Amino acid sequence: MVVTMQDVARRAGVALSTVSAALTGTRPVSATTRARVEAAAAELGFRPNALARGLASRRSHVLALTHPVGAAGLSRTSAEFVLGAAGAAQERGYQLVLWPFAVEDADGLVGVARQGLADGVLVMEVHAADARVRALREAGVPVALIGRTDDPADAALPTVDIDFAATLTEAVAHLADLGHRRIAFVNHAAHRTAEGHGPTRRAAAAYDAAMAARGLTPVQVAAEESVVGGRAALAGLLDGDAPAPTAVITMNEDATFGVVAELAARRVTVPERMSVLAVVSSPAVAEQTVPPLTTLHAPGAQLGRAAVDALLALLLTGAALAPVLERCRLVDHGSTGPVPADAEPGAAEPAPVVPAAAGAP
Amino acid sequence: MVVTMQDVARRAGVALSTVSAALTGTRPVSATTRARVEAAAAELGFRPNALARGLASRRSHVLALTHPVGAAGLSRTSAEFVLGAAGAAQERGYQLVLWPFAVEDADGLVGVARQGLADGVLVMEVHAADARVRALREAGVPVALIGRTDDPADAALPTVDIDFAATLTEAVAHLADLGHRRIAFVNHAAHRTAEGHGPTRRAAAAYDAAMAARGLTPVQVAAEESVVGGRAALAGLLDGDAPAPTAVITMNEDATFGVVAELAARRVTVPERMSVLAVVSSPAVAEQTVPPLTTLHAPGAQLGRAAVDALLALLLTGAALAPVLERCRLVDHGSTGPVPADAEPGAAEPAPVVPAAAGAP
DNA sequence: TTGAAAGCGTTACCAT
DNA sequence: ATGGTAACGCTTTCAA
Repeated sequence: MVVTMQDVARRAGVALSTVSAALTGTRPVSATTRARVEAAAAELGFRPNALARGLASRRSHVLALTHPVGAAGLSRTSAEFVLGAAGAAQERGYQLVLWPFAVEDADGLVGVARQGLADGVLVMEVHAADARVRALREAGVPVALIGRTDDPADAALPTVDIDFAATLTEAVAHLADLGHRRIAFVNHAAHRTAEGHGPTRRAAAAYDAAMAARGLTPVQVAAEESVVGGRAALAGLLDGDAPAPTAVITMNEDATFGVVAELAARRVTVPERMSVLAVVSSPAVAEQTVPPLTTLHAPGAQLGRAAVDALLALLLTGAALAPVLERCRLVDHGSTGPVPADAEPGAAEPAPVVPAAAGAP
Repeated sequence: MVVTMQDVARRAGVALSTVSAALTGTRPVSATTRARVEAAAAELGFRPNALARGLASRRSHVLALTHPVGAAGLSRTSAEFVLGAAGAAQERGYQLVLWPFAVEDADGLVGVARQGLADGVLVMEVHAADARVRALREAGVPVALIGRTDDPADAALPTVDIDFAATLTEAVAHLADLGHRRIAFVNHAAHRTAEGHGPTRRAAAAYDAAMAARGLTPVQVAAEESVVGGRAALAGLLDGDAPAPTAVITMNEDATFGVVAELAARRVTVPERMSVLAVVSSPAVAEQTVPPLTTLHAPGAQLGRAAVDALLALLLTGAALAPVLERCRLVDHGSTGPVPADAEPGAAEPAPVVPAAAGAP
């Protein structure tokens, strides 16, 4: 039925252990026997059994990827991450299993992890206080994180993440260079910040810092993750007491569509009357709007590959690599432009420098 | 280091084989010993080793999901499918591994399949002539298909798919009930049909049949999978010699955005002057446009679950279930409306019935 | 350089 | 109902 190593050994006229050595190279084998073994293996169509190999060697060559499960589904960027990780694993001779678990279900996660199917775990969407990371670490399961926790005990774990500081700095710089001074930021929903959602918090701080560094006043609004949320957020910016912004940076992918819709409804033309810059977004999303949006594309696939490499490095060397930060790439689709000539000049006065965390109480 | 079944046996004062029996229920065990075993296992925090279990029982409790790899990435609907499958597998005590392979790389696929890590394979985006399916079948690997092939030899394999006939019939009915008679269909790119892409071909046939059944003339255009492709397709419909349609059904998710954009650019209001109905789409996509689109939502997650169940049924009973067809669900977001009163009356004449495949040469 | 044999941690069968 | 013991298909000593 199934061709085993023993079958190959018989065919090649050598011992089973010699076949193993010849095929894996774990010990020197003469060129002639190696050739005989390889020929026999090829003739029989031998494929080593992954389970047996894993059981004997104590490495399954399987990596797990756990991602929060919820109604939201997978964003395009997350999907790119998963595909990138699967591809990288494949190329390295590993397989990737999906472990959908709620962020709170650390027990369930450790439960499957301790079954020994996976050599290590990639944790997506890491939170500031993340029960999963703590539980895996305490269970001695090798992990690599996408994102960071606040726990110093997790600081030694390998990490990959989007470089939010560089991304938001570039976003603000791009708009400021066009003359904008009132640059608003539409972030994720407020409850995300409360939950310790890493990207939300790091982007908030990075935006505030980037604005402060230029003497600009940060104006940050939290938007529900929906078109309605985006419309409401933009309406709040335009109808508030403060002077309206001339440019908006959006990080909330779903709300971005709402922002564009609300601008269209109000006949505020993009980019003539309002510049829009979507950060940590994806090509597929940026091109879906009318007009298409200038974007700082999230490096989803690269992050997935980097995460796999970080985990494999830990597995093979026992030591964690230095944290990897991938920056977003600016792709100009024409939704940003010079500040309108009639923008209220008062806003050009340098605002007082505010602390970096001011926008995210 | 790792707690084994032998450890539990010692602790409970029984034989190893009794522990196995008590925990898996493969043979009768007295209530008292079962309790003792369970207590011992709980105290030691025993978790059976997945690799050893799989090797001994010859079932790994791992299912594989192979999906075409390419630049396109994962559509929202595909992502929902993957998540649905992963969730269903989880609930059934299985794990899901991702196998990214090109449709042409049947050898690579069979290669990993023969490593024995997975008990069976789910094949996504099945083509009419699909080398992967044929190769897996010939290798004796249990599979379940998402979609269908043209090969009669594959007819006995378990299958799940979108019910394109019901979906397009409902789409045409919905619009016809609103009084539309010139209903166009924007399908996927022409090369998809040539490649034997199942959804493209089945939807084409279903649309033609649904139109023919009502005595309407099918007008089908292939659009490149992009915003530009969608704009071009709509422009072709409006600028052609034939009378312009009063309603458009779109199945090409990327092109849909182009259709909407082109309508906006031409100041053709939706739904007053043109009804738009996106079929086999997703909630996330439908709400991203302005206005949001009335949609026949693709049952991604349900299909994923159904596919897992179909594969497990094959694995457990040895026989394939009957094909499962999941239909799309109409969600009215207001982008369809009554046919304009001034729509050219000549078009209301019943057109000659055309054969079902006429629109997809 | 090669062969023989002892695990790896389970399941499954055969006694008892 | 329970205990002992071969597999399962491979890696990894340890001898030769």
